[in-house]
Amino acid sequence: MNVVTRFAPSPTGFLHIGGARTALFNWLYARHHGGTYRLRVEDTDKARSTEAAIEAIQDGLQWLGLDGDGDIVFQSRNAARHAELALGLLEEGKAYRCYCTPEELTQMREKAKAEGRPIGYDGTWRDRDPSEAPAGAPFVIRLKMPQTGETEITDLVQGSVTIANSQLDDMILLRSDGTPTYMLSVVVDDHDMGVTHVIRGDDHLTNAFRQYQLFLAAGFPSPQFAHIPLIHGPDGAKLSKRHGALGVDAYRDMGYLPEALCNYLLRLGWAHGDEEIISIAQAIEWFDFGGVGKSASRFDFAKLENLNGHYMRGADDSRLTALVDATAGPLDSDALNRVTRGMPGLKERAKTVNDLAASAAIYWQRPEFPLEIPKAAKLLKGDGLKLLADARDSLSKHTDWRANALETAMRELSETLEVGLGKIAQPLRAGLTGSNISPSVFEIMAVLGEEEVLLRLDKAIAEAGSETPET
RNA sequence: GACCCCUUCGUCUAGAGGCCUAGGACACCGCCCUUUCACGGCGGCAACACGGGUUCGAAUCCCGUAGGGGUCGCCA
Repeated sequence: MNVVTRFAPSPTGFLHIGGARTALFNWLYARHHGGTYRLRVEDTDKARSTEAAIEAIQDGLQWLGLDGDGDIVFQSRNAARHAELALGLLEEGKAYRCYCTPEELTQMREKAKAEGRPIGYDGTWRDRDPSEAPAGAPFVIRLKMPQTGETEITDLVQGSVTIANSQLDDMILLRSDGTPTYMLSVVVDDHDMGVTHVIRGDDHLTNAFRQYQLFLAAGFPSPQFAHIPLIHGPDGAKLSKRHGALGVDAYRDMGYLPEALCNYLLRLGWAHGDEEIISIAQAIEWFDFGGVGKSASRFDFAKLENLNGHYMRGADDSRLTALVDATAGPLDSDALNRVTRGMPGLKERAKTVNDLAASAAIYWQRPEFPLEIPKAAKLLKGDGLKLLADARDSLSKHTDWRANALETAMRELSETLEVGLGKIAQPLRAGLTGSNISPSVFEIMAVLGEEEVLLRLDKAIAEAGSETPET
């Protein structure tokens, strides 16, 4: 069977993290089976759909690398076809006109709730003659749901799920203005697009029963369903803006790499034995619904960050330099050059692109004295400052500015002065970078070059030394 | 409230009746490596929600309880 999946967001906002995971699973399943994955924009609610949202969703998917096959389907463009099907059902007696007003419906719900009955349409107009309706009154078209028996869905994730048909009310297919509802549009489009697997959040599970009945009524074969558990916030409650229900663009802005986010999202709710680091190629090979759990999972930034650090370390230096440039730049070619050369030492220590950009600043920004970081400032007092001056003298006579040679020279100096290497390296770090934390000082010196190093050290000795030492 | 679903370390999870003295990863805590910080290595802490069954044997099967989640629109 040729597998066809689809990701069907409604364009009412950004692509949030749960949507991204749904898209990922759809994409992976299709790729795994050599099938087709398509993007369908569910824009039947014209009032809430926006162009900006459509763009944001596409941008997010593109950033994640979840490319769709074929053109994007805009659901609103198929409205005529949807309506036609509903009318056909009406013709066949599988659907009927309902003249209830919104007010009557509200009353009906309240009454049902008060009596502890299922809250839903009670079928008032199901068997009533349309001639009883007030002349010219607006009506909706409802589907005649089976009233007895039960509906069973064999869900690829949830297993067999059954509901009594008495729980299913006669849902609206066509609104009183003649436009199709979501339930109708989804079913018709899934059929028309040849969708074989409907993969979505399990908040749609109860919809699946209704949609299944509509597939039956329309004479369409039902696709397979796979309802994946939702993502919760760190506190176990539904993901909200406070937690991580941010657009994927927000994750990009926080400095996460798309491959790290994909890997994280994949592992959140899905497992393949003990595998943690999973490339896209491996994910395509391994993905199946057997590995998807049934319970909701909490979003954990700490793990995402760890994974991101892993992918940062393995990322291409020039790619990371470009990201630094985009984040903290624009940088001149000199700075870009230094950042690229210093990247191996830089990326080893960064968890996010933003971390990276901040730490890379040592290559285009000279420290300002007095230093703001207390620990760093302390390194440039008393003995530290004296040793820094010694190091500066030694360095000024040094000729080989490769990292290894510089390290050897400083080790020799430390032996001569009978102090530990750290006693010299730490003040150097502070004088050169303004911080007590950085990549190897020898690497930094090699990248900066003699002229810049001596300049920074002179500045440090002059300016840090002029401070009034505190006790 | 009704219906449906879920429940293994703090978190993500492995586990399909004996392989479980419950494994891995993140986080946390030690130690090692080390010029700092990371990385890496080694070690530690830490879980089968509870109660009944079934079985020679249950984290795994069944029932119940509790807790959590989802859905109940002329939204999608």
